Formats: sequence, structure tokens, C-alpha cells
Amino acid sequence: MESVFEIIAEPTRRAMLSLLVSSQLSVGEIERQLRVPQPTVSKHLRVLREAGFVESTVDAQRRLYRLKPEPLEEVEAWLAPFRRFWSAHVDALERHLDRMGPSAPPKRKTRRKR
Amino acid sequence: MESVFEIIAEPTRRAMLSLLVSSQLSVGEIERQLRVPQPTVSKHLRVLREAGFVESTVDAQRRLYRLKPEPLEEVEAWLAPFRRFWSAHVDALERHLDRMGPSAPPKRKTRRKR
DNA sequence: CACGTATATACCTTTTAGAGTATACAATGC
DNA sequence: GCATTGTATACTCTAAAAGGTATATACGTG
Repeated sequence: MESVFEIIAEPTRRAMLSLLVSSQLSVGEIERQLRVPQPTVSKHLRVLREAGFVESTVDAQRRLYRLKPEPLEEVEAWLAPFRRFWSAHVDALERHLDRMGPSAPPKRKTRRKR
Repeated sequence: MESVFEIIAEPTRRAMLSLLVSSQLSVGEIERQLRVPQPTVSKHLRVLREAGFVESTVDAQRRLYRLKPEPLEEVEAWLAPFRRFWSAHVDALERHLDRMGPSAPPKRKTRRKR
């Protein structure tokens, strides 16, 4: 599993990240909140940890997990160029049609169907 | 493939979306720019189309593909709650440690190791 | 030291996504 | 009608991710 995008493709992992926005949590707390078997939680946490999404500190027998911002910032960064695209929202498509890139209709009888 | 997150987990698909930010493109143009076999392009385009990331219009033998904003807005929406988290960036972690959620250290001898 | 709790890991199985190859389909131009 | 270009689809194969179950490890307490 390389990219941050593959990491957040998994629904349970996204849920875990969302939980951790509010506060750090132990494995058991996550397990109870998400109603998911403990090994599953641990395995997903491992993936998240190795990808830098979370880090943990030891608290007696527990591990407290908290978010780390960097990987999600990567997602944010990738998303950025598209933002201009939906900022206009409703008429975005209309403007796009006018922009017309390198694929501008070549010679043919039927012009753009519409 | 259900969620938008699984869709953008695939690197080639992300590349295709990024290409389409600038302008609409035909299958062949995408194929050449990404140096990827045509069936691969078509298959990924199908996935993107069915998930609402792109739409196509017919232009003689070609299909011109262009972006649709909605699905990426979904990603944006999911990401939003985390934004406050990295806005402070450097000291985000520090502040987080102070916030200390429900996992606040219980009774024990060794307090937070650090 | 024996026991309970908290978490991690190992192993096995199922499922599915993606690649590759070949082929079908559609439109065009001669 | 036939060849060519552009795109979609069908089929097969492989790899890998996720789940389930069992077990290991670590800590704390009596």
C-alpha cells in the first residue's frame, strides 16, 4: 500500500481518522465506537501508522493514537487544482464547454451535438 | 467500486483527472499523454464515468471526455473537518496534546511517558 | 506467580481490482 | 463495399487487501 489515497480508500480507516479529529483514543475506545473487532482495529491502525496518518504513545497497557496532519495535506494538495473547477459550481460545466481545449471539434458535418 | 475514494485510489485514474483539469480530451489524447494502452484508458474512463467524475460527448469516432465536479466535492467535504487540524501546522501536534480527549491518563504510577 | 486486560500479530481464506490480449463495434473516406 | 481509425468490451490471470480466528506479548494487580 503506497499512496495516501489507497490508505483512505478503506471505509473503516476513514471512520477511524474522523474519530481521531476530536481527540486521541485508545484501541479499545475505537473498537467500541466503531463496533469492529479488535484485530481489525489494530491492523488498520498499523496501516495508518506506517503511512504517517497517526502516531501512538504508550499508556500502561494501552496505546493512545492521535492524528498526524501530513498525509492528509497531501490529499488536500492534490485536490487543490480542481477547486477552481467547482467554485463556480452550477455554471462550471458551461464555462468549461466554452474553454474548449486541444480537442476542439475537427472538420466534420455534425458539430457538437447539443 | 462504491466510494469516490476507491475510485481515486488508482494512480492512472488520478492522472487522467488531472489531465482533464486543463481541457476536455479524447481517449486517444489521454492514451498518448499517459503512455498507457488504450483498453486501459477506456476501462478507467468507464469507471470514472459511472462514478460521475467525467462525462463524454460524441465527436465523430471519438469520445471527448470532460470533468464533472460533484464526486471530487465529496472528497473535499470529507476532508474539511481535518483542515482546522493542519492549519496551524507546526504546533498542531502540541496543541492536540493539550486538548487531551476521553483518553486522559487514568490512575497509574507512570504518567505520560515523555 | 497466576490472572485479567489491552493490544499486536500470524495464518488462512475469499474477493476483487487491474493488467494484458484479443476482438467487437462505430464512423469515416476512398 | 472495404480499409482505416477510434473506442469499447470480453476473457483470463495474478496479486493483494481485508476479514476471521487463534495466539502471542506486555502490563498491572492481587
